[in-house]
Amino acid sequence: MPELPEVQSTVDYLRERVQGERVTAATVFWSRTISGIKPADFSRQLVGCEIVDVFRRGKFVCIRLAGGRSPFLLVHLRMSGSLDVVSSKNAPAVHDRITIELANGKSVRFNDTRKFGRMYLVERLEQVTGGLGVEPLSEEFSLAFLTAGMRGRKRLAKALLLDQSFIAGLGNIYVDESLWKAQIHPKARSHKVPHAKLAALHSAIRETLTEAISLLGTDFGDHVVDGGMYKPLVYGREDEPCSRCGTSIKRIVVGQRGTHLCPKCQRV
DNA sequence: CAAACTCCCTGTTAGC
DNA sequence: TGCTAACAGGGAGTTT
Repeated sequence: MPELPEVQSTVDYLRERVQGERVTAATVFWSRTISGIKPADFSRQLVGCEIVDVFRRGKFVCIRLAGGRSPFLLVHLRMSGSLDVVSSKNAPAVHDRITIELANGKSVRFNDTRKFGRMYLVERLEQVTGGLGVEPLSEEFSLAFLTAGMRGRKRLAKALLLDQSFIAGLGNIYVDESLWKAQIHPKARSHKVPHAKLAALHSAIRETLTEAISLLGTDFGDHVVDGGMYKPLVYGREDEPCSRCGTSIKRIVVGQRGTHLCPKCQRV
């Protein structure tokens, strides 16, 4: 499940390979992957554009284009999406949904087994990312911001941290990891978390994301970012010992999401 | 306002 | 062994 660190890895991978290249063709194999535009229009608008830059906003891969009507191509990988740059001579892979051919003989392939991923071609970035909250690694994400956000609402801690309009980029894995580090129960009420734990949470979020980015993300589940070496401490470790106290990690459901925690370290 | 549910999808896995 | 049903999960939309 690509979250902020995995998306960042994808962005870095992509930028290195496509920046400055020109689009020569674009093919849509699964039309529902592109939002609000028909395959023919999608192709027509992309062909001839130059890829100026690739960056990240929340969990979106943002590709800035020049020379066309819509200067932003945004990609959300959702559950199983991945972007690869391969030789245009390569036949499309089984779950390739979109292919964008470049003038240098390479192609960007959007592969997405479960078809939840989406691409958007828009004039303004905000048309897609307008509702996103703060970047957790930015200056704006201060302890004061986190405190105000948590205290200002009465939500389950985990549900609020997953809310992209609050903090952009956190997903199931890194929320479980961060809550474990800060010793906060996922079902704790956001407005009742003591200040000391909010401070711990703030640090935990930044440290976990920073570490995961340096390791190119997590290699877990059905998403495989090449070389992703971050090893979760609680996520996906049901029945394994908590690395802090040895108690068996438990799996519960919070907000319809599988949730991993240490029942001893994280009390409601 | 918060939270549960539904839907979109398919590979994997539990159950028979 | 072989089949089927349940399950997972991000986000948008709907209902409670």
